[in-house]
Amino acid sequence: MFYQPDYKIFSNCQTCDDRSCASQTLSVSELELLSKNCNEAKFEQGETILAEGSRTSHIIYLREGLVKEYGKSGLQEEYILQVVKPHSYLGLHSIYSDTNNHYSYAALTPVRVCYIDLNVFSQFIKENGRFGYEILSSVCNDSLNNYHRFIDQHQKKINGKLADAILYFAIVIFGKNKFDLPLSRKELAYLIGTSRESVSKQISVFVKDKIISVDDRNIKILDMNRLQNISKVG
Amino acid sequence: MFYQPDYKIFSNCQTCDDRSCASQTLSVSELELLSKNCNEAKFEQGETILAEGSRTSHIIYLREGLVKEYGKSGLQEEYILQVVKPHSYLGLHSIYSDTNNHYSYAALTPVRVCYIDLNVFSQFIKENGRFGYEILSSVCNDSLNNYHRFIDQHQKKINGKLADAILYFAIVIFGKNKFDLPLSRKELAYLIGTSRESVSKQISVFVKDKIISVDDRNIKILDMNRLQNISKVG
DNA sequence: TTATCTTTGTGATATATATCACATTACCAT
DNA sequence: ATGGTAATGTGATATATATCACAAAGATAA
Repeated sequence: MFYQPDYKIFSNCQTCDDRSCASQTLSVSELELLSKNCNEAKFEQGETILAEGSRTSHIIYLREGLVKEYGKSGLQEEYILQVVKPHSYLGLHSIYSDTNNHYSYAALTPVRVCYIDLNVFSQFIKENGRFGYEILSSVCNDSLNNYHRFIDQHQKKINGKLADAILYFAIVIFGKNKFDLPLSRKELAYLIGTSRESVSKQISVFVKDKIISVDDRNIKILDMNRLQNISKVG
Repeated sequence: MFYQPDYKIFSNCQTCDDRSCASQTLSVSELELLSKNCNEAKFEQGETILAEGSRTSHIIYLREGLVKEYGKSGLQEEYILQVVKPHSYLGLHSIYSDTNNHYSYAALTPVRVCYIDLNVFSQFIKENGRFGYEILSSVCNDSLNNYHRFIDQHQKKINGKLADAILYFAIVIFGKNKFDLPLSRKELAYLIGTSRESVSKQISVFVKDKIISVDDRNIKILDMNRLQNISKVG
């Protein structure tokens, strides 16, 4: 919470290593326009990148780091919709509804993002069908993934939900069997829709059963087969 | 289950009364192309329009009637993702993943649909940015609605969930306080993620409290304020 | 007609999980 | 140091809801 975002005015999207699939459909002149309307910023772990209810004046592209997309409407408990990986746009789904963001975004690790002017972004979609096609594609896939996760969560018990979450981090986010969980136990509970205590207890059970080993937030999968089975049967 | 879909080979999308927002961005020549690649069909209540796992060879446009979008993966219970209103495309989100539909679609009322060739549809998206923009917009809004419903469901108790569902039909689907529920109690349970028995009991409570009156599947809201309050607090 | 199946309501019981309570540890600021 | 706050683990209890069991009503078929 101590560092102010560090803005760079000039960016060069043509030479950017972190370009999105969609931006690869842009012409040279479109990329120039993008560069002129694109500002980079950094956030530290824990910082809020975008708050629910804020104006959708810019599209945010996540170059580096992990972000949680979460809601916290009114009196309700926080709910983490998903953990967003690099090379995705944040909150695309909000730009067509009203003019406000429907979810909040916070950095789970140090993060680099680009702010892209919404008008320029919309112009690309309207005038470059292939760009729109890529954006549409990513929104659709995102939706499908989230729908599946939601339904799974609804139908599984805590052991299944936790197995899912661990597998999600191991396979989708990190691609390794040993990783540092970027969430507190409380946040993990918000992600899988249970209570902190239940998460703690279920982790203890998995450890006792030698399915995983845990050292603080470092998790190692010891028995992938059993974990996947729990996820299926859960 | 007794009527075979009744296919019409010729259609005229230019003069269609049920045209989607997106199709209104199409040029005359594009509309002609659409007409040539568009077949109408009818389904009776209860018939399956599209099954999970089937090939996404066509896009289906819902002209008339109500459809349930549901999943039923493997051993799991059925889960109704949403009730789809007329003038929407069915299963748009599935066309970019693999080549299969991820959810099933069944008619809740008599239904009229149009099958649109997927290649033609994709061509419109890629070549007509405004068409893509409209499609993207509808996918985004759909996603947001579903995300909100999911989170609400996770955090509310049965009374709140049922209140939500009744308000959803009254306000969004029918626009009246008195309507015929197009779902059985069992399906209603699948929609809000509980058991049939719990739905029955909660309905009885609402009736006893004079919040709604019920005659079979006909529902009338007697006390809108209290119902909305239960939905909020639930 | 009778028989079978589906839908629905409702009471009794079982159970998973939330909640409460408390202890421990670590981290930060003064 | 030292006090305060946040994160975590774990046992006891409360509770919402699923599950089971059964009855009644309608629909459908023989």
